[in-house]
Amino acid sequence: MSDLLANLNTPQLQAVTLPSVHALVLAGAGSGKTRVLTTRIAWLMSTGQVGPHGVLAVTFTNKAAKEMTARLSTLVPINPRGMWIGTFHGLCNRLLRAHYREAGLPQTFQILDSADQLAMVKRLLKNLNVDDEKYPPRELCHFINAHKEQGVRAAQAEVYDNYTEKRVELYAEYENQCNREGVVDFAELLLRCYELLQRNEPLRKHYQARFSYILVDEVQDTNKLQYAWLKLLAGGGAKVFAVGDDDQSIYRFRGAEVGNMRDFEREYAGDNVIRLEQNYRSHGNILTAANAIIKNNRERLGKNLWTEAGDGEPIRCFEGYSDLDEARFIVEEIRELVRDGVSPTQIALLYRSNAQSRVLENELFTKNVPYKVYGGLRFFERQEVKHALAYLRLLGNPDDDTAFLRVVNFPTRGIGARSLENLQVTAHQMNSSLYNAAASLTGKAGQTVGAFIRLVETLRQETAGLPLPEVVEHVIEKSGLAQHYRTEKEGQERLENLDELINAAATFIDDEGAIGEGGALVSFLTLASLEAGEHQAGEGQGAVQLMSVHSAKGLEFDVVFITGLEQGLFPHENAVSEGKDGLEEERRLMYVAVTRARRRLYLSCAQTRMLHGQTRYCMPSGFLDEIPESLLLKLNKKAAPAPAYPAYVSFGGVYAEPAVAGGLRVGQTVEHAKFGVGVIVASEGRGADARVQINFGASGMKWLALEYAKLTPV
DNA sequence: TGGGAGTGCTTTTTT
DNA sequence: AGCACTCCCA
Repeated sequence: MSDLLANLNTPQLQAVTLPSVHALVLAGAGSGKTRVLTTRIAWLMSTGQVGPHGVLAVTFTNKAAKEMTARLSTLVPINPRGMWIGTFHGLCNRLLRAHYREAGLPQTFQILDSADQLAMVKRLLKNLNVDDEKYPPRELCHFINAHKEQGVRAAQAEVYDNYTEKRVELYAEYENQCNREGVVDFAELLLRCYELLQRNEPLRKHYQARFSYILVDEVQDTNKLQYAWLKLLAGGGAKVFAVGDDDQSIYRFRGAEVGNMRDFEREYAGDNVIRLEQNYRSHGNILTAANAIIKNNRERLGKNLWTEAGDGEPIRCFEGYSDLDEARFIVEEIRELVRDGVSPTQIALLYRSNAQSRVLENELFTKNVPYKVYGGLRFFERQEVKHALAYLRLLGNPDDDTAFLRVVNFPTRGIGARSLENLQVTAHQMNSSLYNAAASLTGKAGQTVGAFIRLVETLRQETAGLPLPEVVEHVIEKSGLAQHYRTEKEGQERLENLDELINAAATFIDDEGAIGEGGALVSFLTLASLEAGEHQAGEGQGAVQLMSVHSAKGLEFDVVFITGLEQGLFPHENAVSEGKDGLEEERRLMYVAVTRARRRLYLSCAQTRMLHGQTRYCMPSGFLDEIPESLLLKLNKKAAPAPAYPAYVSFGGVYAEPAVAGGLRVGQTVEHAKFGVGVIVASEGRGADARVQINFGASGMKWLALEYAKLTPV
């Protein structure tokens, strides 16, 4: 055990060995957060304060849960597999599977991912003859999820106008439909579980008594429902140990409430707040910059990172003429770094939005620098994989209409929109699933759909009793999917992915060991929804890492490039228009980005950028001004951007935008009495009618008539 | 049935 | 610009 606590610094040690109390650990970036969390669990167990049975540890991502489990097994000699360590969704799923009857769910309930949910909502709107332009499906999904995340059912939803009344009605219809089909969406997993525990006293008492220690990772990312769920489980005297960093809260946009952290401090932790401020990751200058940026945010719990490492290198800045120019600079630097012996995998290119990767990728590709892009389609979200899963889902639960519709005519078997419309009407009248209603169809539709039903029945009979990988293989082959992709021109890769799915099933069985009869398929399908799989399989060997700032959270690299640091892009204009809270979230995002770097940090921006097919003229991000000048090393090889209006270097040479009026040009920096300094990004009309669009950065994008607006060239 | 043309959107993302 | 989605026609 002395080993266990060796090498912890004072606050870390203090946190790990805290007595049986509620506590909040404010863990700055790179301060050993995961280490404290896992060591705390190990310490509690090895001192006999709790057995593996009494610990509940919650994370947000599967990756974090896996890492925790892995680290824990190196610290204590027990098998952590039986422990309740997992994501909020994973744990709720586990609980609901164990008590499916009490929760009012079929034993084989399936989980809808976001795409399935969207498809379901679209279908619902169509069946109910609701105008999907007036009620956009995406927006409706968001409406439903937001309500569930607030713990609000349709029956309790607040109605304040006709529009909302209709949406609440649709929410209720959606709930009914899910219940009929025996499927749950992501938010439902949590809400269902919460309601179950709330309603069912013996069950609640059981779990409250069982878990005496609850540990929460990344509390700043919890939403209201997750927080309520934790409080419910902790209601029997369990002690909650929450770890988080309010400065790294970057998921407000999807319901995370940083306020939960403050509430937790007030309601639970009290004086037991421990700050981990010593950073073991970055050199001094990088931390100083990060601190300087984040201190502009208000409403912080307060924290200041420090390091024993030296100042290290200055922070390198580059301002390109264009996004292409910026990309060229970056790739040149990367080549140099690699020549000097830096491993490409230790170099990260970060950007605010994924669309920015294109230029960078292009340049990397041209210069033969291997790279890997994170984000994008994941394995279980691929079309062919989802098709195969849909057949498998139908074997387990024929009432799953989403799965039914996905494959009823794929590969095509002559079932057109007309037949399906008939079927949907019949099903609606019978208040039954499509699968069930199929038997009542007459005429041609009855024949074609009937053939499909027989196919599924045959598949079910043929696969009964087979081991899971063989079930998967059989279904892929006999459903006609394999044949379909064999004849398709671009089908090769899809076939490989289907093979990969069979492998995944085999690996799954090996990992999970024997699972009860028929349970293997359900568990496998659950895995497919809950863990959509690694981002793009591509080889990462010796490749430079490209990702959005969001996906970089939790990672670290020797060298980090933060690109596209322009007003309107980072901070993003949509966020800025949300007001102060939006801007503060962008600033936290910047803080996360900066603290990813261990040794060297580059900040770059461009004066012009292709966005949505148009060239935009940009001002450097306001965040750049928040970093003390003394930390910066400006790397522009060319002279600093010229005053008045700069000449932009394009591919072949130098051009200047033609004058609009009054000597003003697109690209020119001007000052306005009210809005401040901005850049002219577009113009229309001439003479007295001339208007210009100006990017005023924090004050937004404005169209101004030249006749009235007083613009002074800067 | 399937492809081609036209339309609209476009921040971040896990489960 | 690029992509997803819809609609319409052969």
